[in-house]
This record gives sequence, structure tokens and C-alpha cells, in this order.
Amino acid sequence: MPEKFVNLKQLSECLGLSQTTVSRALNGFPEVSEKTRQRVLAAAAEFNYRPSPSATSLATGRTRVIGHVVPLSFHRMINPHFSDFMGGASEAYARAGYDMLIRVVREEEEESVYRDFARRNRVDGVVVHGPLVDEPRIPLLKSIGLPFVVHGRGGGEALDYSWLDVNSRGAFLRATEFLADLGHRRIALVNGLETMNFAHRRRQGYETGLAARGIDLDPALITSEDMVEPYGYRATLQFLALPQPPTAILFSSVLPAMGAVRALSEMGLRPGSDVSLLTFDDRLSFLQSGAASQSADIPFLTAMRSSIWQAGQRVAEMLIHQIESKSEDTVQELWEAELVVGRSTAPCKELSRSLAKEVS
Amino acid sequence: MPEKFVNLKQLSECLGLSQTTVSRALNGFPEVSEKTRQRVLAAAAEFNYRPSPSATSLATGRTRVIGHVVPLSFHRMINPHFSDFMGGASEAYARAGYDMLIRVVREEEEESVYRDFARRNRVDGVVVHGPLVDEPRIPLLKSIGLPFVVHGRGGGEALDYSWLDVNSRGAFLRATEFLADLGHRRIALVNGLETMNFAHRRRQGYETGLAARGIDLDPALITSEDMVEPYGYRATLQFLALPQPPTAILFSSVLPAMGAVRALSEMGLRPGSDVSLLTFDDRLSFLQSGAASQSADIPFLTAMRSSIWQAGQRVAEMLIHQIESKSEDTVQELWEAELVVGRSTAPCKELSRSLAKEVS
DNA sequence: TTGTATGCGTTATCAG
DNA sequence: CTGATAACGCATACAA
Repeated sequence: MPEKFVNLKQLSECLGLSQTTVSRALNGFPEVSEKTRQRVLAAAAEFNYRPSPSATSLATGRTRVIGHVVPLSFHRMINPHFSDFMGGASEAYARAGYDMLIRVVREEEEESVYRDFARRNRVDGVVVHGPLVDEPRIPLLKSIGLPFVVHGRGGGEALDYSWLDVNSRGAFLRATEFLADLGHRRIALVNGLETMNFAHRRRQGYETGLAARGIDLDPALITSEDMVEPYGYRATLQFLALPQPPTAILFSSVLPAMGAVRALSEMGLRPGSDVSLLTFDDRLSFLQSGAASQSADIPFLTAMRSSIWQAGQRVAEMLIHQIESKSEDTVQELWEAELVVGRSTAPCKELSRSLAKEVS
Repeated sequence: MPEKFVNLKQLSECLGLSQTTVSRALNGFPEVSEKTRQRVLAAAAEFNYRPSPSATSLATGRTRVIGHVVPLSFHRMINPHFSDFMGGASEAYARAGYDMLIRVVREEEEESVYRDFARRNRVDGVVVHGPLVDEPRIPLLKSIGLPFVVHGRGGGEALDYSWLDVNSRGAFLRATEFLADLGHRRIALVNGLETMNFAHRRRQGYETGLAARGIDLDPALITSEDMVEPYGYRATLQFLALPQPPTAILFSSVLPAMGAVRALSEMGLRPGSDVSLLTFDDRLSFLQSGAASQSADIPFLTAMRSSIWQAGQRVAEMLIHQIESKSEDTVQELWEAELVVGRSTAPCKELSRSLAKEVS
């Protein structure tokens, strides 16, 4: 039986009040008497009244919906990184009474989609994913006045908009130095697509780290691709087939790092003792144990860690705040990744050997 | 500069026509003259007219939005399986001009959320994810008349609603027999949560397969948990520590299967030659190589394969069709998983040994 | 083939 | 503190 329900008009008739008063009581306006408000609230609960989203939206211009626009070309963004981010965001939306709207678009449509979102109040704001080194969406969104928060940052210096990013450059600098300090001189980088700004920054951190330790850059030790598991597998096999293979490999994500583990395993090599692996780790949920066994055992992979789930939560909160406060203020957050030493890194064997030689 | 835009009224004034005629022309009604229609279409394009979703929705009761309700308790559903499904669905929505709405809810809210979705036209329909053996959402949705398609099936016999499922029972029956026919007698099962109907069915297939090959069921060889990587890792270590360890392990997902590979690798064992691994494989996108290297090399893991991405697409299409045709007809699709033999399965060594003994 | 008038369910403006 | 009344932007039954 489709449960009966009432609209505002019917509810106000039941109460012998005007729609105006009932609406005000429900929306917490101060000028309604406490007695009336209680009566209205009780009736609303009894009749299970819910306002119609489309009517509210038409009247107010606000929708309580946040948009996520996914270009078809980025469609690989529907991957574990993206979905963990969305998981965190959707949690924050739920808490604040918002819904998440996802729209997949062809690249050439993207601009007009944002314009329509703004003009026709399809959403109250949007999250910008995967900013490129040169990111056209940011000036566009600013010009049309649609509230947005960027997960990451665009390139360039004009960072006068709200964003949340992890310090990619710092993380990869630190990771590179860490490996160098273990004696590794041939350190490979399995990076993400360097059109993405985060990958660009990671590359910078890596290069700075090498320079800081007086290590020459070897282009043969760097790859840049979509961060999936088979990519790490292939890259690792290729590296190990080099005349002078790397003794350590740095990964932009656990996904290719897992591929590397598979490659090593097939070759009968062991992470850590044979080749050191260090990865950026977004704390993807499908790799976490339940709370039970989350205890103190040493993690398998040494990693620079930062939870992308939490980033999603925070970005959502920032955006909702921006929408509700209506302020033009921008907020920037730069998160530091945490170095967690696991069992996949070890001092460089070659170095130990050459040191031994020198001593003897 | 926030680009100016027009509403229907302004557009009709520019044209010297009534709103009605313009509306009809735009929506393809037959009674408008071709000449007028062309004029309207041209003007709409010139002024970049777009109807307001909230107004349209208020007037028609339809939203062109499909809802996906995610209970907080299932929140781990935001995992690679879920997101690949959503990737496929969102593609289909985009093609048909629909948007995807995601709402995370506390479990006790779920019923009222569906009711509100229906009554207040928040969405035109919903997709039901992860049906349980005893699934209350299905009768609820039927009773309130909100169009829905189930990804999977509920338990019981009354399957009088639209669903798309893979033949889990058949797939696990086949997988079990395949392993048994390789000589394995101790076959473990690393299953998903058996409150989920798909896991329940997989278990049935497994048991039927054992019975068909005259193998006794050993409860010590069965586990049932959330399908994440560390689960497969732990389960594998536990199995191998048994007095009589299994010689083959069957997994409900590649995620725990990857954990198993890691466990074997740490123990110095190799998949296939030492322990056979066979997994259900949803073709998760982050594990696929790009088209380039998708060529004929033998896959690493032997698997029962069925693309969850495609399932998402198809479910979305079914739901949209149901909504737009307004028919009460239900559609059921049962997809067969494909057995793809990789390098992680091999004849049982123990058996070979005992056969050798018998012969000598 | 086109136009008029009304409704969809709210919120907001302005009186009282 | 409360209540008419007018938007909000579109679709549609009914007229012409």
C-alpha cells in the first residue's frame, strides 16, 4: 500500500494555519511562537510530512546536491582511488543532508555542463577531480560563480580558490632521500600520468631528492602511466631487464606496487631483501584489514601514507561550508603524508658489498 | 562573466510565440508545424536555452535521476566491485541523459528514504545493491511502486521483479569440479559474507561440486568475510597452517586472491605449482591492462569471469527502459561466468605422488 | 496548428 | 506573531 502523504497545503489545513506559518515553523524562523511551532512539528511528524525537493529547489534556487563531473576520457578515474574519495565525501554529504550527483560527460560537453549546473541550479557546488598541470576548469568555474573545491591543485601560482592537496613533492622528496640513505643509487620511479598535476609534483620531489643526494637522473628509470596493477608489473619486469637494474623502486600508488610484488614473486625475488619497494599509499579501503587485525604488526609495504577517504570527507565539508556560509573566502589545506616503514625496503645490497670490499 | 541565459518565457517572447508552443516544439510534440519547430530550435540553440530541472521535475513528476542508496553498514560496498559497477551504470545513464544520485543512509533510515524517493519524486528509480538472502527492500519497493532493478537476486522463489545476476551457483560448481578434476581433494573456499545472497549461492555451488566428485565437506576449509585483500592473506596463512592443508583454494573475488598470492610469496610457495588458486573475477578495471597489452598472453590467475562493469551498464539500461516504457513487465537476466584458465592452477601434486606410489 | 489558463509544492514579500 | 499573495519555470487540459 503506497503510504499516503501530505503536502504543505494539506498539513496547514489540518492545523488550521496558513502555509506560510507552517513553512516558517518547519524551517526554524524566529518569529513563530513556540506553542505553534510545537504543534506544527508534532503534526508534521504524525503525518510524516517531507518537503518536495523540486519545489523547494525551484523556490529557493538551492538543491542540497553536490555534483561530481567525470569526463569520459578520465573514465579510469572510476578506480579505487576515486571510489575511496567518493566514499569519504558521501559520508560527509549524508551527515549534512546533501546528496551526491555523478555525471559522466564527453570532454567537449564539460564546459556547458558546468554552465548549466550553475544557471539551472542543478547542484549547489562541484568537486573538481584530478586537476591537470594546466587546468581549464578552475578559471571556468570561477567565472561562472559555481562554488567548487579542488581535490589537488592546478599548476601555476594563482591558487586563489579552495583546495585540499597532499604535499606530493615533499612526500616524494622524503621517500627518495629515504631510499638514498639506505644506500640505493639506482632508484626507479613508477609515476602516474604526468599531465596530472599531482604526478608532476611527485616527479619534482623525486628529482629534487636525487639531486640532494648527488644522484644523476636516469631517464630509463622513469615511467609515467595510468596507475593500474599491470602497469607496475610490466614496469618492474622492464626495469629488472636493464643492464643496470634499479635496486629500489618508487611507486605512485599501491596498485602498480602490487603489480611489482607479483613480478618479483614470479622472478623468485623478494621485496626488501632483493629489491626495495616504496609506494605512495592512499590507504585504499580494500587493502585495509578490519579493526581487529589492524594492530601493531609491521606493514608489508613501506609507504608514504595519506588517507584519500579522509580527503574526500574533508573536501566535502569544505564545499558544504563554502555553500552554506556564502562567503567568498577560500580555504587551502596541504596535508603531509606520513612515512611508514614496512618490510619492503632494506639497505642496498650492492652498496654493502662494495663497502665490504673497501674495508677488506 | 556569468553567461546570460533565458527561460522558457523569455525565449517565447523573443519568438513571438506562446510558452506552450515553444515547449511543445522543444519536446517533440507532433502537432507543431515543422517551420515553427525549426525556428524554435534555432532560437533555443542561439540563446543556449536549457530547461530547469527542478521546474521540469515539479511539473512532470519525473527527474531523470536514478538513485543508489548505500546503507552505512554496507559502506564497504564502496570498494572496487561497487565502483566498477557504478562506472558502467554511469556510462549508461550519461548516454540516456540521466544522472546518478548517491545517498548514504543509516540502516534504520533506509525504508523512509525509499518512501520519500517515491513520494516526493526525488528519483525516477533505484538500483538495489547486494541483495541479502532475506531481502526486505524488494517487497518494500514493490509496495511503494518505485521502479527498481536488483543487481543480483534476493533469496526465495518469488523472483517477480527485474534483476540481473551472474550464475554464482553454476560458476562455483564448475570451478569446484575443475579443481577436483585436476586431482585436488582438499579444496578450500574463501567466500564473501554469506548473508549476501550471491555468497550463499556460491557456497551452494561449491558444496554441490564437492558432492558431485565425492569429496567430503570440511568446515575448516571454509571462511566467509568481507572480500578485501588482507582477508585472503590471513585465510591463506591459516589454511596452510592446518595439519592437512588444502591443495587448492577457491576465492570469491580477486581481492582476497591477491592477498593469497602475497601470502604464498612470503612463504616461498608458488601459485599453481604449489597451491592452486581459482577466483571469481569481476574484471575489475584497475587490474586490466590497457588495450595494447590485452593480447593473448596467459592470464596469471585462473578465474570464473564476468564483467561487473558491463553488469552495471546493463542494469542501468534495464532500469531506464522500465522507467520510460512505464510497463509493469519484469526482465530477468542470468549471466554465465566464463572459465578462463591461467597459470595459478595445476594438477594436484599429492595426487601425482600417491598415484606414483600405487604404480610402483 | 497555436494560445489561455491552471497546477506542481515550496519559499518570500508585504500587509496586518 | 500570522496570513494572503506572488513568484519559481515548466507542462498540460482545454479552447480556439
